Amino acid sequence: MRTSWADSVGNSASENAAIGSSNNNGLARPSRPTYVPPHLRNKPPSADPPPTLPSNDRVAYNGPASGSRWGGGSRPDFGHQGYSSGGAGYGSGVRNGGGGGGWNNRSGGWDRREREVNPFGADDDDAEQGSTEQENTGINFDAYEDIPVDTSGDNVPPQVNTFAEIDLGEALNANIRRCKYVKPTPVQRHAIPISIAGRDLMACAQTGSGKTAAFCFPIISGIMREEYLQRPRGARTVYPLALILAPTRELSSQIHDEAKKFSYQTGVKVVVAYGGAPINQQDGRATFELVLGGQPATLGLRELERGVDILVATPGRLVDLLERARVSLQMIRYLALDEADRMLDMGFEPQIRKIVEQMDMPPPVRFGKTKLLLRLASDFLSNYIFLAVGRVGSSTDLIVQRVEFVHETDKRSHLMDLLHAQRETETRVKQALTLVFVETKKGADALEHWLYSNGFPATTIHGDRTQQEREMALRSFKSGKTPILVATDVAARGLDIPHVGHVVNFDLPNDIDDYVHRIGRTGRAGKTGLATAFFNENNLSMARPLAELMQESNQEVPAWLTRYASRAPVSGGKNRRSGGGRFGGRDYRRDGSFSRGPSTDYYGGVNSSSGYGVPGGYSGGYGPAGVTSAWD
DNA sequence: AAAAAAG
Repeated sequence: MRTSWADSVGNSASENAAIGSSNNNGLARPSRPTYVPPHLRNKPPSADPPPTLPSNDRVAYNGPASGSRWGGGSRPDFGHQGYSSGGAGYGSGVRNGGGGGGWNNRSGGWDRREREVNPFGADDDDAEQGSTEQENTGINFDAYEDIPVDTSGDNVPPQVNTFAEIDLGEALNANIRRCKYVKPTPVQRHAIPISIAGRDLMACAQTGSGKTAAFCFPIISGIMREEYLQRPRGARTVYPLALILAPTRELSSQIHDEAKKFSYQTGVKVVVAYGGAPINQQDGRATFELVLGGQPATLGLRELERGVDILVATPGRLVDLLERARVSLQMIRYLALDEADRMLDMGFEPQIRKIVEQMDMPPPVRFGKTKLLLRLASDFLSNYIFLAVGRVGSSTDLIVQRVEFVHETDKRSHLMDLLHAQRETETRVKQALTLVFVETKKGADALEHWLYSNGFPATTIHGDRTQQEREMALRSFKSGKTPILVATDVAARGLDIPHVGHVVNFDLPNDIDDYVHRIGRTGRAGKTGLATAFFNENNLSMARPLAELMQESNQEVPAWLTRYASRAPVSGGKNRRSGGGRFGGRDYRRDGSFSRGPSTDYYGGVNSSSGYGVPGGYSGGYGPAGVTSAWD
């Protein structure tokens, strides 16, 4: 179900405010950030140690008090008058410790900025405006316009309708122009001001809805404001300020690439860390990348040692780095969990817990047996705002879904028929990409081999392949060299592959969530797509949820599927989607069915008269309240 | 049962 687009973005700023006092009461941390007054900023630290700011030093991000480094000189359409907090005047561009003193880990400052590889390549128009129109992006913005958005929580900051309304900083604004983002998508309109206000947020939105930018912009902007933060500099330990976790290596890589674009020439350094090769051999870039060229796919320790502001990682590798004390999370102020519910599904919870425990965040609220995502939210987020964004194209039906009854033994020939038909209709030079999902890694290899030997250029991606093979396969698919990709669920979530015209569920998943994610690989960025599913007697448990889903999205449901669905027992469990269908999830606090922990304050608003800021309540047409959640 | 993620 759509709930699994869930992402949690925890902006730790507000929480740090909460624990500030307790730190003052004796819980001395060796690595408190230190305020550097403007007149001392270019001095080496040893010469004149800056005074330590008291407990509220980390609240700086919270609102106007942080001052604006971008007061003037902005371009008229993106500029913002700023808060003009006169005296503060953190001079933009002032960097400390250009390599020598090590005030923070962003060594190099302006120097490095100039050396930075331009991720926008030849297309870069140097962020000049006017020359860019939205048709260049290939994004069908109209498809975004009527997406319903639902927010709940205390004092939800109002949405913004333009990037110009938000004071993100000139360097970031320039990158937004380079990306040709004309106006914020719905999730961005809501999530950015929430995050900028220092509030915790749980957002459920489809990948491809601009979600990555939604959590990256506030992080980058916030870090740019906090350059005066001193980070300890151990010989080998780095202290990132933001952490973004993702469930698969490819997704981390994709997020890293995007974050890199957004932070170009901001002085904010983004590094990605994931498994697939021994990190000691990764000297700045993986060996295969040296062979193939291109951007470094994964970091080496040396690269990491040069400092990092935003660390993008898969949980396994990060735990490894933590155990080796190469990374410390004591300075983390922003945490984003991409595909949060998926990571929990996949059994990452112990690792995530271990990771989060190392951060300077408030102690977790203890819960008994509660819903997984609620537990996550309660432990990691504080008085958060819940944001649910409807599917892109939820009303325009950008994905045409078909189900066909295909016996197990007929699947291959049936797939062949589909591919042949596709070949004939596509007279274009470049064939639309076809993504074929299977259940097992073995099955993926077998099908790929069979396709290949039958004249269809195919490749495969799954967890038994080396990271080198995985990335090669993805590149080959994206480039159209092998326009058929056979994949396991490793590719089901989050991956943004343009031009996927057809998703085939060769083997249906056992979970309707996974189905929704898989078909979401097509119909992206407002484009239309086709999704074909092979259904047979092995998929009986999926009949009902599939039929319901298709009905909700105005698809033609074959009569035979409806019959299977009506025969199937009403499942209350895993396959059951929570009601409504328009949104990616729901706010658990509304259920009122969980036992609250001792610290009721975390849920300020649950019982308070201020309510959730949505007059009329949740059931305002967006689905029945109190439905069982698939997150159970 | 299978998928993912540390080696």
